[in-house]
Amino acid sequence: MARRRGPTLADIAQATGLSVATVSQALTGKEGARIAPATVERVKEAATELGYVADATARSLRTGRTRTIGFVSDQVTVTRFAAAMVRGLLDAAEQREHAVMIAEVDSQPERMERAFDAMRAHRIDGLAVGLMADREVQVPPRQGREPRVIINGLADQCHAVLPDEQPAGRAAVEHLLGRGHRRIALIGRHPVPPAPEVSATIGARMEGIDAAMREAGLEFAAEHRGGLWEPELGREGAARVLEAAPDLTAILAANDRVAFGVYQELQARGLRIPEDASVMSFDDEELASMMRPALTTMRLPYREMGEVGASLLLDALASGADLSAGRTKIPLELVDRASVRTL
Amino acid sequence: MARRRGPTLADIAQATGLSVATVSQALTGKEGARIAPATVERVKEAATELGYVADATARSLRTGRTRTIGFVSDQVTVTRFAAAMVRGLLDAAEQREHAVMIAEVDSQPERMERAFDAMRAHRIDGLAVGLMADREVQVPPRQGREPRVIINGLADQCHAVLPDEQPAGRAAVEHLLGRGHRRIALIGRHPVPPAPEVSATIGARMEGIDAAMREAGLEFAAEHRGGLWEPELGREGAARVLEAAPDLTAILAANDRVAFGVYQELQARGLRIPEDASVMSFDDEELASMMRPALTTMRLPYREMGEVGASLLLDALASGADLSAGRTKIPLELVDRASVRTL
DNA sequence: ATGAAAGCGCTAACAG
DNA sequence: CTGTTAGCGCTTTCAT
Repeated sequence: MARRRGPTLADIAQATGLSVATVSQALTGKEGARIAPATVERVKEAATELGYVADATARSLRTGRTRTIGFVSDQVTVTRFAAAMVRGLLDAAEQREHAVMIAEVDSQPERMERAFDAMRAHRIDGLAVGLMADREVQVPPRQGREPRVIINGLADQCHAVLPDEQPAGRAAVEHLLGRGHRRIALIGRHPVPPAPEVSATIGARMEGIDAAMREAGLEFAAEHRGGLWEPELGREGAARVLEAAPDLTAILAANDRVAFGVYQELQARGLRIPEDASVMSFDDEELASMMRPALTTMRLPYREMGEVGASLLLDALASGADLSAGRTKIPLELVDRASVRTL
Repeated sequence: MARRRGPTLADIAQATGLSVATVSQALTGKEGARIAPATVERVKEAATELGYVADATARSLRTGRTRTIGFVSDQVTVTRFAAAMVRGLLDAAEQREHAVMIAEVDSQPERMERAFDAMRAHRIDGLAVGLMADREVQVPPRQGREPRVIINGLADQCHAVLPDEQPAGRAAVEHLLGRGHRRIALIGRHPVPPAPEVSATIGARMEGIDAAMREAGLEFAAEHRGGLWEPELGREGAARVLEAAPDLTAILAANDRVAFGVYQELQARGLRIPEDASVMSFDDEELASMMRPALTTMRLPYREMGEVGASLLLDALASGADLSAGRTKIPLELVDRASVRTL
């Protein structure tokens, strides 16, 4: 059964006439080490000659570290953002010579349990949990002492990496204000504030939005509420707010998909963007750059969150420090395209 | 340094008063095995009691198999499809109790080399290479005897899993024909047929399209060529074909993004879809369902390709058979939505 | 039906 | 500067 194995330290030892221990030292020992430079040279030559690649399983068994981090995510598929998060994670991990093992879970807690067990079995050094909606979730209790982060979510015993929504909400409104808009409509406020198991940070986005409006002494010219942020909400919302406030100059949408629906409705009515109404939103998914005019939006930093999450893990691993159960917030940046007009 | 380790077989042996060998057998032995059922029971209890999870690194070192497959992909980020492919892969792998390790490469061959070395170091049992454009690529030569597949691409020594483009091209045209369309425009044929390093299968799609037209005794009412399949091409193309063939009834676009551009141009001209012109395309990215009217398109089976790729690997692993360097083609299916009118 | 012993490939003490 | 030895946690003969 046993697969044909590759060359081992013993092979190199044989080839060079040295001992395995020496070969090991030569290959992995620190720079100012105790092995003669000439020997090191000879060993390295033999190694590349033979196509030697150290067996990570053996090394891990011996050292107790796998140089592998785990990533378990809910619904990798459903989302347009998972790829960016994974990318950030991989960049950070590869740069520090760690491998990444992934698993996916859905809402079934049992599947989550299995994924965590698999990670535990493979003795990963650290674990990142990635969520596609910034919810609060339950994760299986930590058994070893591997550091954990949760990206775009909240969980016990996990340091959280989150989008910094409050300033983003504020920035969006301020952008509109800065361009001279005063009669603004809002589409997509949740009918009732979402529970933390549904969304942990959307409340903050709305707070920022409201604070900026309040400080400017303004109220929304019209509002259409709704929690399902898809184009349909934008179409319906646009129709409603236009009816309620025909003189509005800008529409702030909950996210790009809603904004897309707003575009559809406005264009169906023969209204021009941004001449007749400006539109702005949140997310910056790929769609935003394809819309016409291209959509001005606050970019959700998925890639950065992945990168920061992995870095946090790797730093904790390197320093041996405990990854405190704090929070790290990543700012959203304004992507200023063509859907907001200066009045 | 060594991390605090979890419970081992020895701990269970101690707790039950049995030997490690017996415990190992009890936990992993085949059903009709040689261990007394009562003993098995006792061991399992102790194991869950202690929270035992077998150390995969130790097991791998011993057995020579890691029960892990690797996935290296180019540009996980860039693409809207990577997530689906990964999802398919994970589903197949998890179902058969294998873990998945991922790495990403870009165009630099050196990074590819590094990724493959990392996979080799971790002694993965099989390797899937995923591409985002169905190109032909060079991969580092195989060193061990691990099976390899390439998904959505072509490479030496790799079994290829590809979308079956020829019948898909045919099916698209036939759908239009079946709905009574005769004056059809095509947007997005490459100005010159793409080299295999650029696209290995797009040629086949065009062949299918042309064959179906030919068999119906038809020629395209107008054509606009272009290789960069983004909305801009659709906008420009729509303008051109409308000019060249004002009486066209349908437009076949190279992909959904191009179709999106076509929508934009038609709607800007006050034309209605599908009343004034039907539109159909290829891919079925998420965008297609958000467009209005929802877009009829041929779905590229990324998820299935991931799943099939992993299954091929896992089957080869289980049977010990060599994964022949053949090809497996996965059909595209018609997603019939609302953008094609019956004449 | 169970146990003793060997060994997968590597690193880390400790000698020399 | 290099070699010897032990052992990480597991599976696998081979005995009993």
